[in-house]
Amino acid sequence: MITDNSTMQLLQQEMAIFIRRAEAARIAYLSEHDCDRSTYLLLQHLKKNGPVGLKAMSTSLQLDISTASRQIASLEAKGFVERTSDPKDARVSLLQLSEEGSSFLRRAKELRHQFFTLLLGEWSQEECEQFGQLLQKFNQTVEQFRQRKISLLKENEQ
Amino acid sequence: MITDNSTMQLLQQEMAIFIRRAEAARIAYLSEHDCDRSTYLLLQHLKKNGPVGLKAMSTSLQLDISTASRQIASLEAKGFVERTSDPKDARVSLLQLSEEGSSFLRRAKELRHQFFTLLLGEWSQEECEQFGQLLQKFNQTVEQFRQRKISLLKENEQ
DNA sequence: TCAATTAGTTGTAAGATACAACTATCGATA
DNA sequence: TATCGATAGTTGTATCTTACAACTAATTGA
Repeated sequence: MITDNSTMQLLQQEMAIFIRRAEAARIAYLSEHDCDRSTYLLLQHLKKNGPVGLKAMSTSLQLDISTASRQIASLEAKGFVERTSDPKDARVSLLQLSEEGSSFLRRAKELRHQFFTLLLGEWSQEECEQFGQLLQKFNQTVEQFRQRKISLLKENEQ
Repeated sequence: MITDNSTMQLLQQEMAIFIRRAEAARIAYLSEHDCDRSTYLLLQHLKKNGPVGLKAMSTSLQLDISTASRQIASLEAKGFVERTSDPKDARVSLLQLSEEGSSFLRRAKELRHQFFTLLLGEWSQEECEQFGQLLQKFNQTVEQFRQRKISLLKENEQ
């Protein structure tokens, strides 16, 4: 249990700034050759999770299905994603990376890697690892909180 | 210099997720009584930096002045911000927190503090501190990078 | 005094996101 | 098996954050 106010203060403040800065930096230095945050996450997800339906995907990414639907539509238009209808359920169209999507993702990853290497040139390996792990832990904490909250609500409803 | 690919991989991935999750969590659990990220940062800035003009403020916050102008306009409409024209320069209107703005900010801070305390209930004091510091360091790194980049560009131009 | 600069506003646009209304399909049961 | 409730997905609408560009009004330096 944390009671130290100034720690929280710092955390909040820097989180708010971080969200703004991180995005701005990506846009300023990568945008030409990169894709946006959402595209990146979507492509990444498709690469890892093979052919999946929109619902399944939006659920794992914690996105509203309408949001995912639009984003996928735009990726499809660019030729990065292909759909085949699920033989077992005609409502579902299975999504997967196309060749182009795949190589685009590879390229985007490389670029990001280069950019981060440059940006974090003065950081030690250890700091980078720690930061990555703390971000991951935070994300997991939010996820767990969300689930706990939902189940609490459900219990209350009953 | 970092060369470890998987560290970078983790960092990128978790950063992208973090931006989404952090915002979603705030909205989901605080939105009723809270203000958005930008409002929070603006109010906070005004509190710390007393009466300032729009330009000065948008520069320190690294926001386009048009963005800041609109956000301030909306805060003004809510009665959180007051403007007085600068006697030394009629183009400038000096912005400062009103009483309501001030107490709203106090309340928002408290709420956030409560929420974070709940969310990070399982985190140790040390982890919180570390995370806050790493976020801060990252923000500073981006800021420095931006300035270096700009001055490099200027040198090249000459 | 007049041209160039600066502060600020407003028009327009784009990306991320959500909710709600709708269509098409599925599956269980009466 | 015909129907009705649930589910997958799309589309309309809306909000938030942000930026760039065009504009106005005030300032300042030559």
